[in-house]
Amino acid sequence: MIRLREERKSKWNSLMKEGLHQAVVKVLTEQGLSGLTMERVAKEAGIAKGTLYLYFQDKEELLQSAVQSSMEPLEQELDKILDSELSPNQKLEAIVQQSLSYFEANRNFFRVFLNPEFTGPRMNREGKDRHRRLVASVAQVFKEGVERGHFRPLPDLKAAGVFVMGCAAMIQARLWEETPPPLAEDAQLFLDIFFQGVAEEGAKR
Amino acid sequence: MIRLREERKSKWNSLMKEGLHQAVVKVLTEQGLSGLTMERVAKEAGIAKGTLYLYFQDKEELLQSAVQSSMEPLEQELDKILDSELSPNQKLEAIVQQSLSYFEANRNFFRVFLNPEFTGPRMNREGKDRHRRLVASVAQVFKEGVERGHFRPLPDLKAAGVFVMGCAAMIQARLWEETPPPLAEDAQLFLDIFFQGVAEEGAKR
Amino acid sequence: MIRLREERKSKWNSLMKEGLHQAVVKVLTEQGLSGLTMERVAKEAGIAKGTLYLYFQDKEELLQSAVQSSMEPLEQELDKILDSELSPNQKLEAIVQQSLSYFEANRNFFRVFLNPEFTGPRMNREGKDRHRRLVASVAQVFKEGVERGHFRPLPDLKAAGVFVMGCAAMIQARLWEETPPPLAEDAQLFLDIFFQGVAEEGAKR
Amino acid sequence: MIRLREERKSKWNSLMKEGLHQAVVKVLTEQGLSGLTMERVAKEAGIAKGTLYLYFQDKEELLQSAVQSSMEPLEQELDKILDSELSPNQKLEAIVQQSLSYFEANRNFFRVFLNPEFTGPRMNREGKDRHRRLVASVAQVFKEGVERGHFRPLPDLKAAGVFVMGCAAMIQARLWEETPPPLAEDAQLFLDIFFQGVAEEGAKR
DNA sequence: CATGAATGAGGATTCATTCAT
DNA sequence: TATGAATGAATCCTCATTCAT
Repeated sequence: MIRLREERKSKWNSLMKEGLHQAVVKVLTEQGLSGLTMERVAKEAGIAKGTLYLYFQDKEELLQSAVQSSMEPLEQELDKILDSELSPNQKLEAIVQQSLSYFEANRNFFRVFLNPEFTGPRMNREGKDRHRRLVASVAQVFKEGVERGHFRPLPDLKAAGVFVMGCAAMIQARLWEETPPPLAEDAQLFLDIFFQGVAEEGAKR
Repeated sequence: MIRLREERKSKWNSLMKEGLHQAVVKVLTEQGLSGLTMERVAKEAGIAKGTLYLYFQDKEELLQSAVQSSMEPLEQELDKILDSELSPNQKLEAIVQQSLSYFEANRNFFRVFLNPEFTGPRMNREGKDRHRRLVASVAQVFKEGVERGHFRPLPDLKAAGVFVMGCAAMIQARLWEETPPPLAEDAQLFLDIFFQGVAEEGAKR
Repeated sequence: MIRLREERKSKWNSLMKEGLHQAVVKVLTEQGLSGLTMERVAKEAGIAKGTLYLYFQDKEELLQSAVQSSMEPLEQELDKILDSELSPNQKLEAIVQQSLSYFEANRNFFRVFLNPEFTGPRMNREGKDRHRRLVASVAQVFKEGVERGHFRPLPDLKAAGVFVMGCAAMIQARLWEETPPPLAEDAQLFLDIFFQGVAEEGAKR
Repeated sequence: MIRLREERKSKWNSLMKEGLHQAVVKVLTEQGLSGLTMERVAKEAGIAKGTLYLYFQDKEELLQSAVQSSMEPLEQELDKILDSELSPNQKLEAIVQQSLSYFEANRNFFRVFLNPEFTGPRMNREGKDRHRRLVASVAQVFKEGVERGHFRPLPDLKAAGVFVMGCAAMIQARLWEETPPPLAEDAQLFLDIFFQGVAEEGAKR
């Protein structure tokens, strides 16, 4: 009995939080970070200001939570790819495609979200951690690729860094563009450059 | 007579603005974007709060102006490189080095500055324009390189985009790192990957 | 039948209120007046916030009631003393001892409670009444003492006032002290001074 | 030149603060501690809310300052008495009179101010310190009186405590009374009791 | 030109109280 | 009866901007 009620409560709580995350994203998207006020989030969510504080300790936690929940799906996708049986090349390919398409789907939000000083030091740490984790994972993939003879023996962490950064840069560029080209195209181009380089065969040193 | 006075006035005005820009950068660097108040800028510059409004319409304009003036030296350097007699390869090399070292020298400031929603829509437009101009310039270099047989015939704007973005990503990564490796190393690594790709010779498709 | 149910209901009601009073005292003691929230009282009592409103109209009434109920035991003790067959001196002695020990036992609570503006005008009236009643009672004792030749013929209400106030002051002093001396000692000292005065025999005018 | 301006500024500042203290006292008197809001103080003083923060860091400092400034005149009077050439008896007499008349003149304010948990721990410490200092001073007077043979050899700190407390109690009683008797009368009565005690000559043990 | 005191809109947060379940 | 989620008025404090000197 009690068990059931607890469960329902918890479910409701999750739903509520999810709704609030969306409200945050909406406000963030429409008004920017500096336009993100508790008042507006509440109004957007159709609840009272005070109610926000039933679900989140304060503004920071609300923001934290919204961002975290926004990144989760992508992170799970990437984890799935990293744990899969694909070859290193295929993994990197899949990562690029997933990332680009995910960010593409959330253009406006991430335009704001990809902001280093988003919400003070705590957030920064979180953000950095996320980035580091991803780079480390990709480095693993790269190392494997080197061992299998797919990649040149470049420093794996560095190469992974360039990969992740390049990919992020591509995403950011797409966010800046008003009418970006088809996603797959950019993905392919980036992979081509990352794998083959831009230099002409004969011109290679 | 009047002419002279006008001129002196204008010069004084410029000097003043320059000083205020520096004050903005200092405050921004030390206190972050959310710590940037007119009060602090004024105190840092050693003038009164009200005086700021004699030189700038409002906070936004002050910030705009400061950022613009912070980017100028780099942009001039890059223009010099682009207009030089260097080979395309050398130009790209120089661009990477200049950019990295410039941002490196202003780490803390740009950590804040590289913030998309920095100061509302006006800034965004400015930022986008800057980026486009740079990409266009690099595209020119790339096109020349293709014509001279240095680079593979890839779409020049796209390749330039990847180049600029990758470079920017590298910069951002360095901004995130607490103790980044020697600058030249990262520059070289990036160029190597951009030129040669990561794929092993034999593995190339 | 109905009568019985009514009675049981009333008893339950009383018990509940008693528990809530204790919760109020606990919270007040631990968190101070400004830390007294309905939420905390409810949690302390192990009930829901809304339930408080089934027993008390609002926060003020709850507080009133708790304070009133906290003072009752002492007042009954004092009434017993006043109605007893003790001599005036002994009565005063007993009053001092009872008061000191009672407040001593509830140090922390009364540290908060001895606050004139505790809860608005209603409380003040209550408090004043309490004080007046006590002074009047003591005045009776004093008058009796004068009649019996124990005390000098001073204005009884005034002397009673000094007595009560001095006693209250002693209590307050003890509340302020972090490690007050043994209770009996202060009680004795106060009575000594009140009865004999501080002046040296020979120096008396 | 600059010196003069500085001076005038400082003077203005003091005047302003003084005015704000008065506003605090007024609001406190009329609305009680819980009715003391920055908004009301500002309105009472005829300035904007924000202006308060030009003179005081926050609410606590404002309150602190108002209280301190309200106590200062009395404290100076008492210091003067303590440092004078009067005999111990006369000093105590003077203290009682000064205190009673001072508090009498500020009845309403002190009705609120004599509140132990006035504004959190900092205030408490201040309040306690004030009380301790006064008790210590009076103890000195008392000790001197004992040495000169005016007073019985009672523990000086304790006796001083009773004196101060009794006096404070008298004050508080007067604050509670709606139409207190002439001040001098109460002062004399208190001194009489404190010096001679209430016991009848013959009844003394 | 320069000043800096004054302003007041705006934002985060708390908490007594209500009411649907 | 009991609950506790929801409310929103109230409060403290910040800071861009103005304006009298």
